[in-house]
Amino acid sequence: MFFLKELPTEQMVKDYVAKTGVGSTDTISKALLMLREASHLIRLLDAYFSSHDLSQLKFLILVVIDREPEIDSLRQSEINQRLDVSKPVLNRTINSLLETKLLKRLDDEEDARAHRLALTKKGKNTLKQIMPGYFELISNFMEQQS
Amino acid sequence: MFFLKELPTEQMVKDYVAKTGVGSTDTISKALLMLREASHLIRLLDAYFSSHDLSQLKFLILVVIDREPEIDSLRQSEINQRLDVSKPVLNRTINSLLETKLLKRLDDEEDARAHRLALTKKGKNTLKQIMPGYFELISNFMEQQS
DNA sequence: TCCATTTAGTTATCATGATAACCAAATGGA
DNA sequence: TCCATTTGGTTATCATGATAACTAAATGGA
Repeated sequence: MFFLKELPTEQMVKDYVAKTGVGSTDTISKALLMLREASHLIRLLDAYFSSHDLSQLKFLILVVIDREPEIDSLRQSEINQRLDVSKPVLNRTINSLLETKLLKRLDDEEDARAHRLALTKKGKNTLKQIMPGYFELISNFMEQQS
Repeated sequence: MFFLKELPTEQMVKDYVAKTGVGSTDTISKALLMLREASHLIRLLDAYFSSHDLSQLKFLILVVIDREPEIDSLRQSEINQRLDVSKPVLNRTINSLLETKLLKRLDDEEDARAHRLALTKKGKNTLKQIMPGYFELISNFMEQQS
């Protein structure tokens, strides 16, 4: 998350770059702009997910299971290969999705330590219901920029 | 923070857009790319700050006080006008900066409820020491993209 | 002037990210 | 086959974001 409400002016960046002797003003300004734009979008997305009792991470867990081409379930470790988040956080978040019945847990035939995680009907419905608003939010946001 | 390790392929976005009837494939893909690029940069920045016993927010608090043109101190509420973060988080983080002696607290002559927050010598030194690496990190990152 | 409202800061509590350290099952080389 | 290592998952603890609700001082209109 990036927090500066007012980005440093071109002049300030130029001064800092001159003072430290590092980088180019253009590159730095572009990066700061990008950070702020992304933070803004992330805030909007978080608010959107939260209004549906979800979070960014919960949404993505549902998505990666849903988008799997051949099978309809994944192990925790397989989800972890697809999402850049720590094991304990993933574990906790999956438990929360199990509690709210968006996911269900199946035994893993091949490994007694593991379970397979699949979307419930409720999970599929939730995803279907949320997706349009998600795309719409992103589209609207990108339009307003530029 | 954005977590997808592999972005959805162009085709997948196209399918989702077609299924939901919302947005344009290009715009969505561009937004997802931007989110991932920003998340990556934020991770690098967090790691950098953390290696100097700081955080993104702590750094920015020091910066907004330091970049003030006429005065060398700000109230908590004035910092809050410049940074997009909640009051309690700002309060907690300022306390941490006071404990580590990067900030000092002065009385506010005009308002008995408020205090003025100024950089200590240690705070100024830390900032001066960190700034070059900060710009360098951003420059390097932006070069690697593109 | 006096009291209702606003403002500055703080506390309590929760959500969601991380790392370290652990158990138990699976694996694989001597 | 047996034990060391790897792998899947979990627990404990911490960092850092949020909101709600509070105190005390400042402010401003009747």
